[in-house]
Parts: sequence; structure tokens; C-alpha cells
Amino acid sequence: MSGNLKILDQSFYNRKNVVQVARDLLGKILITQLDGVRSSGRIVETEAYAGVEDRASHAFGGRRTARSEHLYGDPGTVYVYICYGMHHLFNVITNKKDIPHGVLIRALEPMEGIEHMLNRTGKPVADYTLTKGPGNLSCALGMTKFHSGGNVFSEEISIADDGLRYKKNEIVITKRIGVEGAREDADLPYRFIVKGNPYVSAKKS
DNA sequence: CGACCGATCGTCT
DNA sequence: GACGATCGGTCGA
Repeated sequence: MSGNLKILDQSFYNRKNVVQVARDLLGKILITQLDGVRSSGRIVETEAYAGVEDRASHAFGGRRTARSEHLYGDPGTVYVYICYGMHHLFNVITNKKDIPHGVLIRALEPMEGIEHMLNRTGKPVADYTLTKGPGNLSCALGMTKFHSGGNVFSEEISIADDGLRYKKNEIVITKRIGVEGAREDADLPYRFIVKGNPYVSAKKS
């Protein structure tokens, strides 16, 4: 069902519309190669964070701190940060340098290296929770905040296209998860999910 | 099945 | 000193 893998190049991320990039990342393959171990999964859920004008973004109002510094990086930069003291959340930066747009990867359908995902997460069996949710998938693929500041054109982390395309009626758009504090921006339709995919994190629109 | 709650700690005020 | 871009378990209907 797929042609050759092509690593997405910087032009894919260097676009003005982060919401469109979030949409286009559905179906792409996130790959890590860490300590000689390859793991990958198809992206089935994403969220866009639209920088200084988005109350849900760490860069809202131009805020720029040690943690969020990598949000301001070149397109294709990896931004991983710790949430609730224990979860590492993986984002890819879009738009040009110093414009802090990013896409949070929220769910994957596992492809390669499932045994290694089980080792990393400590889960006994490969059920749908293995790569459901941003904290879970980052753990499963071995991505931590120490990868923040790298990029997705590296040996360690990359995102590839195998030719799969979802049709419009296979995609559902909702508001984002866990951003109730973002006031009027909490309801923006910035979350994209593959309709009916069992790995999509469960919450309502 | 939905609502709620505790865990856990880096980051920012 | 307060607060999360979460998760998984528990409790009650």
C-alpha cells in the first residue's frame, strides 16, 4: 500500500499555515533510530499551536523562555518538553525561524519496533494504549527532552512519506485537548484525527 | 461510560 | 509556591 519512504524535507515545514501542516502530517511516518534500535509509527492525530497569537501556545504573547526556546527554531526543529512532571511531549516546529509555530503529535499507529516500544513503556502487551496520546507515543519511541533542539532530518529522528493519503472524509477536525485554560482559543479547530482509528486519544470534540 | 483524582516535578512567577 | 499541550485507575450510575 505504499511506495518508497521519502524523508520530508524542510520545505514541508517551512510554511506559513501551521494548521495546514498539522493536517498534512496525518498519515506520515515518524521514525526514531536510537541506540541502534529503529521504531516507527504512522501519525493518526495531531494538533497545531499557532505561536504568539495562540493562548494555548507556550509562545503566546511572545513569551520566550529556556523551555520554549526551541519553539523559535528553524522549520523541522524538534521541540520536546515535560508535562505534568513525567511526560515528554513531541512537537515539530513549522514556519520560518523565530516564528514559534509547532505541531504536537498526539497519536501513532505502531509499525516497526513494537517489541522495543514495549520495553521502553514497560507495558506487557501491545494494546491500543501503546502509542495513544502524546506522552505515551513519545515514551514508546524513546523521545525525551534531550532530543529537543535537534531536527527531523537527522539519523535519530525523522518523518517520512510513504505515499499514503487520507481523503477529506477520512479526517475529523476538533478542538484541542487539555487547553481549557486558553480561553477563546480553546475552541479553535486545530486538532486532526484519522476517523475511526483506534489509536486516537479518546476525548470528545 | 463518564466524572473525578492522585501521581510527580520541571518551569515560571 | 502554583501550575500544567497527561495518564491510568477508581468510583458511582
